[in-house]
Amino acid sequence: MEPLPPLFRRIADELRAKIRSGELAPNAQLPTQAELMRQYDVSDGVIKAVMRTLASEGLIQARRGAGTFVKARPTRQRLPRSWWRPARGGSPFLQDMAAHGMHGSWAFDSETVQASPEIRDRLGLDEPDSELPDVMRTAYTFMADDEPVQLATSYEPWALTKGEPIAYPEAGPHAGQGVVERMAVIGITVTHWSEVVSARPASTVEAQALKIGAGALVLTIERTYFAETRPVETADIAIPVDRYEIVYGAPVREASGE
Amino acid sequence: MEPLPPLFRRIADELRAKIRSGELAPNAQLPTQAELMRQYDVSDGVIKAVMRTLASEGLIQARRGAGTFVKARPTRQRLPRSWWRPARGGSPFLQDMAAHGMHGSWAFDSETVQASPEIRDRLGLDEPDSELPDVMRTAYTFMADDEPVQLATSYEPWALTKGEPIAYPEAGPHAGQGVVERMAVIGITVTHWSEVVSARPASTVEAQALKIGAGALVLTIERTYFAETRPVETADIAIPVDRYEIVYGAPVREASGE
DNA sequence: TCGAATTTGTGCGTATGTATC
DNA sequence: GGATACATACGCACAAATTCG
Repeated sequence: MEPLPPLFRRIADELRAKIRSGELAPNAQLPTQAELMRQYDVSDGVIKAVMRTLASEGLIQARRGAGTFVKARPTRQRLPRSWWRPARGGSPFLQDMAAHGMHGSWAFDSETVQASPEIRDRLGLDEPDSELPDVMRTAYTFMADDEPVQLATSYEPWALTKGEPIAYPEAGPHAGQGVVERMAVIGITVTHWSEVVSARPASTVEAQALKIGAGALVLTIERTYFAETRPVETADIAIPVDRYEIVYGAPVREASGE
Repeated sequence: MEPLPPLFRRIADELRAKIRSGELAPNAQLPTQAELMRQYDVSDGVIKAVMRTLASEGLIQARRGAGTFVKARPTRQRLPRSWWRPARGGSPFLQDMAAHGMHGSWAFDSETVQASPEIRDRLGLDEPDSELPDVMRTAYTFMADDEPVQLATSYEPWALTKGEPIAYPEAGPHAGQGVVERMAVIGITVTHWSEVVSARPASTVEAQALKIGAGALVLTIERTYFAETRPVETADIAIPVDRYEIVYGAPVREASGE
């Protein structure tokens, strides 16, 4: 015998169905919680649990004092992540934005630090033998039409770039260019990239920086550029999932070169 | 004046810090809710809200009757999604699993249905002029070592495959092969693929099928195979985010064709 | 095997704060 | 200011799963 799902879940299922079917249109106001308590003849705790559930699914949004509303699905922008990358010269990000008729910009902050064990692992660095910094860390906030769309923290081995004109990613003659172009300047040929994609709730600082609600979902990408087998840059990227989705694509090749 | 954050949030922040710092080690049991109520001198509702918050962040997991535990970060399996694909012959999924030393298997269920507007859009189908089915829908559950790892629902235009030996993806001489191989049988050359990646909480049925908690996060992929500009297959894929992460990669090419 | 104790999950009712209209 | 509506918090009862003697 299947036991019935709990009350709040059954009510959430009903409301979810009404939203998906369009009976509750985008931006429409839901019945007030007091009203729902009467309709379903349950206590306020149950209705609040329902609201939490649907809110965590991104279906509704409550505004204190005003009411609860069906969230309009802003047709999510797509951020292409392969295929076009990297075209020659200039920032890959700007190119993506231009291709979508948007205006891109970014802010950043660079400094040399000692890498965390995880970053050390991703860059293939040995254990540090001193307190000296061993990576250049650059934190980016990318904006599309003045709306923050993506956070990124990039790490480059200091041993590679120290003293070079590209040591600071966003300063000097090669500022704002992609990793591939900048590495080429110091004779390193980037041969391939890899991106590990996952998702999680945003941290407090991320939520603030991206102007999304606390705990809203972000897609996370660990991107690493390689020169043959050697990692030359790695980055942690966070993208709010309610406004953007990411697209990968490639040609189908006969058999695989491994 | 900054108003203080609500009680449950401040307590959640404290516990989160203890988990991140390692003071509460992975797999360690948290104090019981009753104990926490005493420690912080708050009501049970507050503690329950704290638990909900941390659980939704994937930091803890409660087991009814047993207690609440710090979730161990299970080094997540990586599902590679390009690079190797498609190698020749056989199921791409099985190849991925074999490459990781795991045993893959799957269950499926095929039937012809009328496509939803969204699927119609993705496959470039015209408005239906009757009630007749126009796509072959196949629902898959993929298992790795007998643990469900991925749900997929695949759609192929019925106009393409009707009457062909590959009409049923999992029946006939070409059962279990990839889309690329099967399409080749009827003279269609798949030239490229595209995957739109996003994330959301699992639906009730998905959670059940994947054996994850209700509302746990899944990565979603809308995959489409193209023969030149024509879509020949599209699929909705769901992968539980706490056990698996996905990896894309490609060689860096000089300039881009496009 | 069974039952008692423990622990989390669900649900009820109430009170108060705070933002919006 | 007053009414409305959601957010937070207190406290209680019972259900369901687990643990352990």
